[in-house]
Amino acid sequence: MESRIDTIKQQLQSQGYKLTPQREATVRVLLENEEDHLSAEDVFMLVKEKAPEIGLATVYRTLELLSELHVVQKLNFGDGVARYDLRGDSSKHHHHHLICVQCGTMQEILDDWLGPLEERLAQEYNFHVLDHRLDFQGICNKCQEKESKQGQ
Amino acid sequence: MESRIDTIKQQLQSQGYKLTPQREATVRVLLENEEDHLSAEDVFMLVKEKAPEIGLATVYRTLELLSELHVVQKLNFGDGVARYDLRGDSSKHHHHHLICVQCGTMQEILDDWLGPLEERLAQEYNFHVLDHRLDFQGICNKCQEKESKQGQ
DNA sequence: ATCCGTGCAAACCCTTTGCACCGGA
DNA sequence: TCCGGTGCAAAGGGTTTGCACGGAT
Repeated sequence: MESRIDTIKQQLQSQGYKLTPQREATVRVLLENEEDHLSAEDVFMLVKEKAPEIGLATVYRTLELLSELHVVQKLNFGDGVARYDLRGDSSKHHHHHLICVQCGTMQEILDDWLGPLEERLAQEYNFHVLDHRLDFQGICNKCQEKESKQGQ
Repeated sequence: MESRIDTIKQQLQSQGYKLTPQREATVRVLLENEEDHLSAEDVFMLVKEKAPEIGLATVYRTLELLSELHVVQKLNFGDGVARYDLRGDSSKHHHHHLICVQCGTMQEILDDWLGPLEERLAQEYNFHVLDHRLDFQGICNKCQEKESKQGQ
């Protein structure tokens, strides 16, 4: 964990940015909640527990900065708020989402199923893929059970 | 085209809604620009040409209504505005997007490459897929050419 | 007379920005 | 003394909502 902070510190410094206490607190929150997809507000509230004097604007600025440096990935599930995901190892950033339209939960699929498609895109469409996003909307496990129980 | 309006009219009426002049004008704009992914503002401006007295709120309400009835699909490319797509035939709604991060253009792929994946999801994750979205971010054909010319 | 649908403007929410201030090089 | 980074509050942009009006049933 400390090593990952160091890595990020170096990424910042290599571009002329500092790992300020506020930025470090923000990064730590992201590291500690790596499984979630936190919104800026989520991050803000969690950071406030450690560093109560921090401002929301700083969190936004930090997330924006980390996003530009590709330390985090900005996600958008269409619910009106941006969410932020640490890009761990390069292998981790290719994942997909199952979004339940009933209960709103979101599950991740860590496999990357799109490698072959990206090749096909390069060949057929001359499109150089930098990133992709694959989200499925549907009804999750639990909501299906609930439905069938309530139904009859 | 008239037949498609009729179909939509029936979809509305079956749920107790009317195809008002404003709604019809909105639907016609969507039909006439089926290839594009119009934002609410886009639709508003185009509808205004035909029905200058219409209000933006009505357009939003109409698009929301059509979205609930699955006449249109609300899309979100992460650029901060919702976009709306007519769901033509069932075959048409499964498509993917190539979004160029340099020039912002968006190209559609009409193939549906995800059929097998959806089956796999149902089996492995017990997730009932209603819809999906697959967007690729990258550099398009033309921007690649520009880059290589400018580069050296 | 009721009620859905509308236009307008205000409210809303998330996000960005202007500005004065601080603290390290 | 710079200058990047910060907190605060205000502004911004897209979207939603409250409200009174109008038109169809």
